[in-house]
Amino acid sequence: MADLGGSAAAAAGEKEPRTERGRKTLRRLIDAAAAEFGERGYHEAAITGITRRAGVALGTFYTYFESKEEVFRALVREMSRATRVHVAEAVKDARDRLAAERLGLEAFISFVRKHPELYRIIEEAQFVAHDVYREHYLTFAEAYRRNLAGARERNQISAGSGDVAETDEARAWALIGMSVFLGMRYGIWDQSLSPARVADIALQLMSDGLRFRSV
Amino acid sequence: MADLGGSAAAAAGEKEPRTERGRKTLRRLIDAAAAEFGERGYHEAAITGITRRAGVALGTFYTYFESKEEVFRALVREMSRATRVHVAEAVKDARDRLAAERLGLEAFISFVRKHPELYRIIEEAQFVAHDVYREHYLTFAEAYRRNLAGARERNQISAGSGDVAETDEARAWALIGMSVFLGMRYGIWDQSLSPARVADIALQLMSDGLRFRSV
Amino acid sequence: MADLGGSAAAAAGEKEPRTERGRKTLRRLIDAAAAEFGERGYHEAAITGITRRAGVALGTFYTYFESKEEVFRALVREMSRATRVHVAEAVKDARDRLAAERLGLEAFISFVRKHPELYRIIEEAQFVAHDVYREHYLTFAEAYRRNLAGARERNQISAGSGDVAETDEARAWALIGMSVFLGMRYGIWDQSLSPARVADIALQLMSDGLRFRSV
Amino acid sequence: MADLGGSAAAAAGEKEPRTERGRKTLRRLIDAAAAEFGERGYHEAAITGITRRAGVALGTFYTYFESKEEVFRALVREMSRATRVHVAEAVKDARDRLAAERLGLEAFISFVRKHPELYRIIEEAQFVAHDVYREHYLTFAEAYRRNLAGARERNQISAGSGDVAETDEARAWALIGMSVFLGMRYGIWDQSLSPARVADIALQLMSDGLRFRSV
DNA sequence: AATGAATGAGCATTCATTCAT
DNA sequence: AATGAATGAATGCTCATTCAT
Repeated sequence: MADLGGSAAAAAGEKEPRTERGRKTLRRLIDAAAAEFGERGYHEAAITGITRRAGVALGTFYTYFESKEEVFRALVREMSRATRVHVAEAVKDARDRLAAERLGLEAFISFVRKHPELYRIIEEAQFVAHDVYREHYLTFAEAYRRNLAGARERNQISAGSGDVAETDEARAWALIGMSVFLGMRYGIWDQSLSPARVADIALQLMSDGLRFRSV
Repeated sequence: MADLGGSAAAAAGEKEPRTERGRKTLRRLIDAAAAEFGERGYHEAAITGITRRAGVALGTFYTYFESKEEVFRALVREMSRATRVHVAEAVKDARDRLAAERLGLEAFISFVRKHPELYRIIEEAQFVAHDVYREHYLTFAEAYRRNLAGARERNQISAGSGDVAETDEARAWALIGMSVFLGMRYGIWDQSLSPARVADIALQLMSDGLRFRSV
Repeated sequence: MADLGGSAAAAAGEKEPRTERGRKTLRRLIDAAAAEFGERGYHEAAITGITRRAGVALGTFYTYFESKEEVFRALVREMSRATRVHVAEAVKDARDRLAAERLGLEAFISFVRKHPELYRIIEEAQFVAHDVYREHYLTFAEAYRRNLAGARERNQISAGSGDVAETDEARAWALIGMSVFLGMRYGIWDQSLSPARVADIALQLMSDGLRFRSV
Repeated sequence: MADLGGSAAAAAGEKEPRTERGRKTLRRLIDAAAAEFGERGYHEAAITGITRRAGVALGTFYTYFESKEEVFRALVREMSRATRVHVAEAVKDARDRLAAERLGLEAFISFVRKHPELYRIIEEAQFVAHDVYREHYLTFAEAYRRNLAGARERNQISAGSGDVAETDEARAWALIGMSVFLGMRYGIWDQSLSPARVADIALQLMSDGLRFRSV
């Protein structure tokens, strides 16, 4: 996970190491935890599994984390951030909202394909650390909503009917759901379609809908 | 859960009771399991919790099920079927595909709102009985895909670009994702918008997309 | 400990067994716990030590007790009661208070000599289950105080000076302290003097004091 | 605890520091240990708790002590000595034995009231460092016995019946027991009576006993 | 002298499952 | 069919102690 990008670290929870050696050990523990949770899931994962992967003694784990749940939460937060950073990066030069959607979705699917453990860990948080899970999607949705509102105000996209704030928010959740399920289906379960092709289909759906364009 | 509709019971796995008394006990165990898993999640749920709710002795559980996982799988299957039946019922008189989308989504959100445990149990299956989870969504997606293909063939909806089979399927997953996330956000986490309002916003999105209609 | 006298059992805390087999197992666990705690002390004692002595599997312990501390508390209560019963028994035919003191002390020292584990367990409760320890001595002191008050009212003993209620109570605690320390010194640490001899010396002290009788 | 009086430190066990800085650190560790053990008891106490209170790093503890048990033993010895010194001080000008008893008991109860942690630490030694505990009371009892023997030889107090050596010793233990329990009851558990009042009641009991004086 | 990261033995507790009645 | 006592593998966590810096 060291390669998820970003300055990472800190996240929250873990006791800050004061020496260089400590920082290295912490990093190894986090990476090991990502592997262990990713492969075995939260309940099957064992602290000894983490420390074995990290090449440290069992007790060392508790030098940095209070509990199994705490690493898990720290990990989810780090992964949530990594995902956001990665997608934001991919989108930052997009000329307009629809282009951004296209780029973001393709980046997301590629990312998930490269880091399936990340997907699994975040989704399992729903049952292990619900507050962190919620926070993850609320953060994502809020950013999404802001983007949609901005685009709407700049007349890049339609306003829909009814209260625009409601519309913006519900659209954000709908589009996130689309991405998440496409990520699961075409990023993890089966990789028969390229991320680009999936993004094309989705883009067409989200820009024009199912209806025939009246030309 | 006895009111999820359908012929219930059967599902699969459990040993068929031969007496009326046995059938009643089985029914109580299944209902108790739905409550226990719904409230506490798979791992926190205890067999003794199920038998206590059902008002039977611990050993009785094993007269009807092989294991904790078995009840869980049976339950997920039953709930999957109940959801499908419920949505199908709501949609069956729709005049066209878009009308069906509208009705289906509203029905789904209402259903989830009334049975949040159902939602949680199915989602948790992802980590407990992955094959059943997969089966659930594959079944759903396949039905969805067929509906879209039919509508496309009847020229009710656009064909998109590229391979139509690919398009149909990816669209099905995208639309399911939309529904699931709207269900989570507006059905379970917060009920500030009515299912009808959510369905309206989504319908507009999936029929017309974000782009301005050129007329 | 089955021979501590009294109908015992119940005490408190443990889950009542519903079958005869269960009652036997519970009894064996309690006896095993008394031996384990008595020999090794609370912290060195292990649940596996208890179940090994009882000849049952580890899990069986938790069929009857919630935790290590819970057995310990149950044990302390049982032993407290056993001590009280034993002393009360020895004293019940005493002709007056001083005779009762003599008989009670001798019985106490003999009892402690026969059941040193009991002594150790109750005293350790001070650091493991302080409320139970306190309850033990408060109960003992209250009974003692009542006896002294009765004897005083019947003019068997002097009233001392100042508030009689205060005097009765403080005397009760002083006399208990005497017994406990004599029990430790001559019952457990060293058995060079007979309980009767110790009781004689103490009786003389508590009846006449250190001062010369003015005859 | 720095104010327990006496030349302090030395006690035994700890490595003698050679610098002024070292002496200060040792003193802080001992005071911190007294607080930690007094508040949390031996088993709950943590070395990190001691070093945190002392404001030094964990490893520093082991510069001065071999182990947790060693500090504890050193502490018990220091406290035992402090108690003896304090009581001896209070008693040194007493005109006779009974006056000394009165002064000693009042001083003891006041001392315990001011230093409850001292009381708890010494009593817990019974289960952690039994030899030190034993040594504490043996020392106390021997001093007490000597005092009683001297008073008896000077005809200040009665000789009782039977072997005088046995009588002296058993009386010493009985009187210590009285003091300890009065200290616990009126010094620590509840402070409703003044030490002077408790000492008065006890003095009357130990000088005249429960019986009516025949005047 | 002081630091703090690393170690790992040790143990309480959980709970699904079995099975004799 | 129903009961509930018995089982024991599995694992998270604590913390005194060591030691390289």
